[in-house]
Amino acid sequence: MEAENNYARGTSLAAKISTDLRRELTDGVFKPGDRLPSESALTREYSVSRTVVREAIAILRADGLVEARKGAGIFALQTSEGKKQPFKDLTTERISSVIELLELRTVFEVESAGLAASRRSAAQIEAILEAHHHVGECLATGSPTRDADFELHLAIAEATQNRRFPEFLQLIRSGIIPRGELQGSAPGSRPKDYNLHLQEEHGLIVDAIIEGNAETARERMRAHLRGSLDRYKVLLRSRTLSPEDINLS
Amino acid sequence: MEAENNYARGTSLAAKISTDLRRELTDGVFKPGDRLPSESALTREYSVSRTVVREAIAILRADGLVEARKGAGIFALQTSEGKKQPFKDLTTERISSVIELLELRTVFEVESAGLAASRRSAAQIEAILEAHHHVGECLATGSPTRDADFELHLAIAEATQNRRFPEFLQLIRSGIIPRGELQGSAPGSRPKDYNLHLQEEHGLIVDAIIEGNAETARERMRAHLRGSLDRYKVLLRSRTLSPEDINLS
DNA sequence: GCATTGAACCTGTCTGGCATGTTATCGGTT
DNA sequence: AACCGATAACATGCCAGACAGGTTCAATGC
Repeated sequence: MEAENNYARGTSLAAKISTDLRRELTDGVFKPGDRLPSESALTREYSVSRTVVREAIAILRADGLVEARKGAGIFALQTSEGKKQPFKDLTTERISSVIELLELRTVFEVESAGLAASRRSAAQIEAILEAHHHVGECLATGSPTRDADFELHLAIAEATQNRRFPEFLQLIRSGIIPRGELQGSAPGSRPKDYNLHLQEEHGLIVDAIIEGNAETARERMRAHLRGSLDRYKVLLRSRTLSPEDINLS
Repeated sequence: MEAENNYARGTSLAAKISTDLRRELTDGVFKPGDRLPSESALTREYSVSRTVVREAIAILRADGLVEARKGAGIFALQTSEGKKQPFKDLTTERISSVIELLELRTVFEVESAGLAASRRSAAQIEAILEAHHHVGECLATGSPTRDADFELHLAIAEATQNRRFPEFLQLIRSGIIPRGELQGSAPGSRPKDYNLHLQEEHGLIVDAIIEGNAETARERMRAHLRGSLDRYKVLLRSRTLSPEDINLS
């Protein structure tokens, strides 16, 4: 019965409270500049000790969501809720590790798609189509798409004719998907319409690459990965995060 | 020296300790599965209370870097790869494909400039200006600009607020400039008008970043690095060159 | 009207304590 | 000698109280 240890299910009170507050922050309950309830108020509200409250606040501070001013209180900062611009509003202190990696990857994949569109060979188009098809099969059979998805992205990187691009993608993958096990941990977590989106977005990218339209390929890849980022942020908000939940499709 | 005042905003002890430990984790001091010092050990090591230590650990847990098991200790997770490791082989590999690396760096630096333009803090603008000024000094005294130039690019990468960017830049640098010897090999090889161009291009990029114009910053960085690529290609044609001739300015 | 002051509140940090889970050692038993 | 269970030592999770500062704001005194 020790399949899942105590760490697993959002056990710690601090994690729960920080997630709670994080959601309130991103939902706009606390707008930038607002003062949050004081530590003692939170202590009463959640019926926990001040230790727990302080740990929760420490997490939010590290994420740049709030700012603590000695003597004054805890204040909400700008949240990353500006969905209009790519990564705007992340001017906060630091970005979560995974988001940082994802952002780095986005930079490369966007350009990767563009280069692929201008340089791809016939054989590489073939490989891309096959990988795309394979993702579709996985979706149809309900099996995990993560590996197939990565193969597609890899095929695109290879079509840049620059060996560094697929190399880079493979290297960064290990940083993004840290623990390979546990991947089936959240069985019902990925709704069907998400999968539809996935395949549709992939298709648009693939089309642009085949047509040789670099600018369009870049745009679509950017949109695609921005979707990843948003999905990840939702996960972040909904509960204590576990990096293995991330399928950067 | 120590530009490592990283997240100096919330200069709390917990923040300091968590960044300390974070660096040790990503530097591989603690490898995945390793047990970190116990809370009481950290209490002694840093001469702080357990409250502070617990807040620091809470941050690392929320980032998925460590896992705390009640009764057992705190353990490093496997999230730390994908950081320094990835480009290890790039350095060891042959430099035959300098152009490929340069291209990889280009897409990265272009986006880096754009992100820096939208996110830079006042202090980071200061650092960028100082580095820019330093390059100018090197040009004036005739000393090599390579290091100063790199510092400028690094300052820009740091202004992205994404720690992966400066990390990546440093890694790829070592891949491009593997051995430091022979660096003074061609003293007169860099014509004056090239240097003028260099400083002028830099200035344009810096201005765009300061103004917060991301699109312009991207364009100018792209033009700047394309110049690098062209210069390199000229070198390639004219003679066999050694990697240290490359100043990716 | 205006500056001063002081009480009330806030966060930052420290100390000590209890509950509970894990680990390794030490006995005794087989 | 090998095995096994009790147990002490140590770990984290959480709690309670305290004190040192910084901030806020309203009452006070001019």
